[in-house]
Amino acid sequence: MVQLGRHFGTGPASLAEIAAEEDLPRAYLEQLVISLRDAGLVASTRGAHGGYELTRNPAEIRMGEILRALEGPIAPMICATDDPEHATICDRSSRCTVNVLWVRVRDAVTGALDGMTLADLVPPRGSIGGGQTATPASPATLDPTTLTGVLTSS
Amino acid sequence: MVQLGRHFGTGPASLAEIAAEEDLPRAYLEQLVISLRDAGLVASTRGAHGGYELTRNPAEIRMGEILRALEGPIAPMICATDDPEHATICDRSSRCTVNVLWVRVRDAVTGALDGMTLADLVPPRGSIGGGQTATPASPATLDPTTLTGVLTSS
DNA sequence: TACAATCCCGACGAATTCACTCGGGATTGA
DNA sequence: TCAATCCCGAGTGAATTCGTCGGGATTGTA
Repeated sequence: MVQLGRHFGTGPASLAEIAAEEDLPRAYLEQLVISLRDAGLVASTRGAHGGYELTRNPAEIRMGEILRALEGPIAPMICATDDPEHATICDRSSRCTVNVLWVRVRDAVTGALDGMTLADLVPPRGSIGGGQTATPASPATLDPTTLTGVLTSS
Repeated sequence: MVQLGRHFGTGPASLAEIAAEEDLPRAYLEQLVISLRDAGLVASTRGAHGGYELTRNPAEIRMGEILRALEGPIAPMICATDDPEHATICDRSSRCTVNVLWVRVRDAVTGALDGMTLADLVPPRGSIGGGQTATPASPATLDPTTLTGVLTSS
């Protein structure tokens, strides 16, 4: 969660806090965070004043890791999974020529995902205010970083 | 459907045929093919000896077109759709910094999809026989065309 | 003209997944 | 002791996906 990135270095943040900021149900966040913990991305401290913290610097956490922790191996199709462990072959496999396509799609996705880190998504400090509509987003930020930029950088 | 690619130029293929070759229920294929027709990718001829045909050469049909016809606009997330028509903004939009990520993922996917054509997936003539296990797949076909190759070519 | 092959189409149903809730238990600081 | 917090398994409701069903419209052929 991006919110955790924001809190990095300032001690554990409780789910109640995060739930308020993101307005999502606390009970739901619990489930998500458990997966993240099992994946070693966050650490928990129990008891009063406990909460969750990132175990690494946001700049060292690839978005792919987060997604894999939350949703399992990345696979646009059963026959093209990320994780060699869960590699299942669909019964068509021999006749099916479409597999190549899915493999490419998967690689494109993982490339995009692993080419960005949590730090890229954490909003810079100080911009949390009243938030009027459209983000002015300096025009230069988008263009040079499209597609090929992301992928070839990894 | 890849099968239609194989039949290209040899007149219309009936659903019954395709259903047999792919062993999928005919009634189900009907639904799919209707979407493809509405998208102008296949043409139908009714009556006895009717069937479906591609309207273009397989090499000129991008896989993205097919997928969009079958599953609607490509969007890993509501906030990052392919199709400007259906562009909906999620209510978080202002606070949400994750959008960039999804846009990149989407571009990666569409890049991969539009970088391949139906022709790439149609098996070469003559390899329809008894089909023993692994396709020997000439080793040179995969390596030079990975990720960046696909994407930068578009 | 009959008839069979085929496309055309709307409605239905079961299985799965997703986002989320519930309720109670275990730890720990004050 | 008590309140704040994490921990965890089971359950629910809506949406989506894959597939079925039944009947109608067109058209080539005998």
